[in-house]
Amino acid sequence: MSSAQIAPPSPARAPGPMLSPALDKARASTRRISEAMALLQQNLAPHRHVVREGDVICQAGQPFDCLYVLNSGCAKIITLAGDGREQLVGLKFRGDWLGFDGIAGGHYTCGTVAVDTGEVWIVRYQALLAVCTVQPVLLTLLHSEMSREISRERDSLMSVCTLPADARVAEFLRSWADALNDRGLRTDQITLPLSRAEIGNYLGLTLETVSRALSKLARHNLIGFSARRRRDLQIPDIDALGAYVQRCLAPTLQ
Amino acid sequence: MSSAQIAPPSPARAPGPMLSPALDKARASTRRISEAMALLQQNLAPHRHVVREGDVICQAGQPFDCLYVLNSGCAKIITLAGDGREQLVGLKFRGDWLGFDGIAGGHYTCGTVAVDTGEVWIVRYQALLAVCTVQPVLLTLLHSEMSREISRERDSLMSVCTLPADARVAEFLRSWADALNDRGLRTDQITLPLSRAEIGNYLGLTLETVSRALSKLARHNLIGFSARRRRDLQIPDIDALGAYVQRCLAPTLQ
DNA sequence: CGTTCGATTGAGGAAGATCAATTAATGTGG
DNA sequence: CCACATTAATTGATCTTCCTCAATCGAACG
Repeated sequence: MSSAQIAPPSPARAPGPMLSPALDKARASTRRISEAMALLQQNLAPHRHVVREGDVICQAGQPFDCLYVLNSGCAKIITLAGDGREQLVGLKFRGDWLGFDGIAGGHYTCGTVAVDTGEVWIVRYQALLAVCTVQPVLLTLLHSEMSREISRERDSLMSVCTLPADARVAEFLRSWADALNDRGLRTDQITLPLSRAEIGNYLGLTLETVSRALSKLARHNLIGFSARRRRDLQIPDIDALGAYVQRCLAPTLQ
Repeated sequence: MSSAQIAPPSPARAPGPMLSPALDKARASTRRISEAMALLQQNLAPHRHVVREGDVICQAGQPFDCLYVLNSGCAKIITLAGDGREQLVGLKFRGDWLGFDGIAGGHYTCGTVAVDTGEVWIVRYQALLAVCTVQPVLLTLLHSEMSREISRERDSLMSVCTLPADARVAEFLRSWADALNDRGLRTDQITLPLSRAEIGNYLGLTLETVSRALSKLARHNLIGFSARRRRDLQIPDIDALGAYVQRCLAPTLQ
């Protein structure tokens, strides 16, 4: 399935107090995404494809033809430089689109790999454009998703450029939980389907630094490790992670 | 005008040997951009607006209504985090579009400021969509530009995450020169309309580190400073900058 | 049950940040 | 046009953060 279970319908979702605004945001996002998926299904009846961990969804260098929309699961986007440097540049969840990078040049410039079992909807770009002419809401959706992608990418750059290592890892967890929250999934108990090395690559850190940062967060009780696996972790209070990021930025006390 | 003069029509452009493939790429890009601008002008007759250094082109937080296309000059894109952190996340040149980030949420999420005298074309998003229905090439252009933006952003992330300071600065200059080259401008003599602090912010470095890196590049004769201003610099050979980046990555020798 | 891979933790070193002083450019009012 | 103030850039010295190297531990797997 996905990296977290579906949240219980309405009762208290997380141990920590979930404030009403945050809950509203989550509800609104979840509905927005569900409506988008419904819109796609009704108008395009896209081909559905089940992927398992490690499956390549789209390959850098291949001719561009399709966009992919994640219906469930989680995927990582990797760019490969000419000299062999690899960089994880994005993580995608339900409702996210893949393959935009191929539009301009006619070839995908990034590889996408499932890190989870999930379902991908395959949308032929030309077919999508055709349907957009009679269903303008779809065009709005397409543009919104591209726009969102641009903003997300900028947020990543900001994190990497302005945050020290500990804060970067905390912010990574916070934004991950945020993404799950937006999709109506539990955030108090999550599984990271990435190795420390992959997280480090994404954040511009070494795997050791990521490991140390996670240990530190656990020591401060901002996260908790599961008994069995070090990739399963509890996040009792998401907002506390945000506060920790701010504390890392403040020069005074620690 | 812009940060560089128009290149002479056909004779040798740079002191260093410009290889044919690079020249072809530059010609193709220049034509592509010119054709895109012509397409916009013919179909939308966009409102033109002259901006001077420091002028705000679009303000974060303002309601989204228009996209902006740079016809000349240079602009910087700045995101502001809730806690006050500022991050330069992009640099735009002729043919580049601004404001995509506003589509999804209905408000611009980034500020854009001219760093040069230039001309901005203002395109109402709704008007653009209307014209796209009768002129599909425009839609292709719009999507290509958004796609390109996504790829560029990913390249930035890769630079910041994988390159040491010296290489990051060299790569920054290389890509700047590349951008000028793609627009048919001279690259052997350029003016950076950014302070060291701004370059540092963009690259996730301090201004001192940027200054040291530039001095080092000059010492190696990969760049040369103008006699009067330290912001004017000569780049005798763009490819040598790329080679320097690779040399920084190689563990052996230096 | 040993092997392999991922994660943790420690010690030492290097890259880059910070602090500080100097020099160069830009601007201002007389 | 010049003295002065102001901001940008350079360079050096020191300190911090994070990387590198290495050892250990644990979990997954054949």
